[in-house]
Amino acid sequence: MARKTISTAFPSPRHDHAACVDEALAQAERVCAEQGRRLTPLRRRVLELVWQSHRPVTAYALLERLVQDGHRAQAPTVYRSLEFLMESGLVHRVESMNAYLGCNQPWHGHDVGIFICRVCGDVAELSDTAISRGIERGADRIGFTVESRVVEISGTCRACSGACN
Amino acid sequence: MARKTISTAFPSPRHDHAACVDEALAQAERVCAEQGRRLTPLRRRVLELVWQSHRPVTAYALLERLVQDGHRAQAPTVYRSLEFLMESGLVHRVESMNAYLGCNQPWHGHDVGIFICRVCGDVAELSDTAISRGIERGADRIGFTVESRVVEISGTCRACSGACN
DNA sequence: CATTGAAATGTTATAATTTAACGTTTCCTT
DNA sequence: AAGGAAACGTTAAATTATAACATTTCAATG
Repeated sequence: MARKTISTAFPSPRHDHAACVDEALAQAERVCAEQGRRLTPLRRRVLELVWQSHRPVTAYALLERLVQDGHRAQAPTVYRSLEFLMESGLVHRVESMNAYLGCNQPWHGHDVGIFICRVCGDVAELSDTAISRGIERGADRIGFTVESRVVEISGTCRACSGACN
Repeated sequence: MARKTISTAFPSPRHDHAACVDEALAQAERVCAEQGRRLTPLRRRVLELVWQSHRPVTAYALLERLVQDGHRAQAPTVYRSLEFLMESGLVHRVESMNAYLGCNQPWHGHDVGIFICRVCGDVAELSDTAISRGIERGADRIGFTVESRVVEISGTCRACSGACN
């Protein structure tokens, strides 16, 4: 299985974002085919909309976009698609923002840390073994069996801390 | 400053919970005095209600309890008290549950991991340096400056994984 | 090819969570 | 005692999410 990282952490504002979207969609096709899950046009379109930026997007923002498409959509339409995409590992829910984010490393499952820049709003996804091991160590200390984790870090990205914009 | 851990991780069902509540309230008095913040009767009562268990509790559950007290409360009353208590480091918001949890280590700020047992619902709060260092390491890798973090782990606690209940 | 059952989507309504805005009261400071 | 800020009350509404049921699509099977 080809494992290609779609976008680096905090891509430059001038990066070729269309390529990110294309790659995300292609990867989604692959992932769904492998898992025998149906990436319907609606789900595909929702994923595409999620990928319109490297920022978490709310369900209702996605809904607005669908309506702009001319789609007579309602909230459950969006939530169902998001549910499917999350189960497929293609989208993360950002708990601290009630928002959704395209996952660029589906093979890592949801075992990642999400770094959210307070200034630009962009997000970087990092699968860092040090964090995972730290969590495992903590869990061991109290005899806890880990099933899923939420790791969301707020702060400022390199570009936004460095520059005097 | 006396730094006493109120409750151990996943306390036994038979522990003296009244002592947990007493200690939490006493600690709150101390913390607020130190910070020059006013722990009013309402805020104190909300904190007491948050501490009715070692489980996260929703804002509306707290509201119901206040109403049971005979208090003619509305949602903003609860949310304002919770905001105060969170700023004071006495309460955590559990992002993955939209719920609130008494903090038993206020001096650690919100720099902790929260382990949530899916079976019993109880929560353990752990300030583990391995997790913090893992996050710092990840942040360093991408030049990110950490301001705040959310670490919430779901799984099963020792008692619930071990026993055949 | 027709049938049929499951999956997906449409549709309506509502629940659950949170905040805005403004008025009133309390209480500390002077 | 007066003034002003903080706390709290009250009304309304925004935001986020789900329940429940109807309809359509689709793939498998006969």
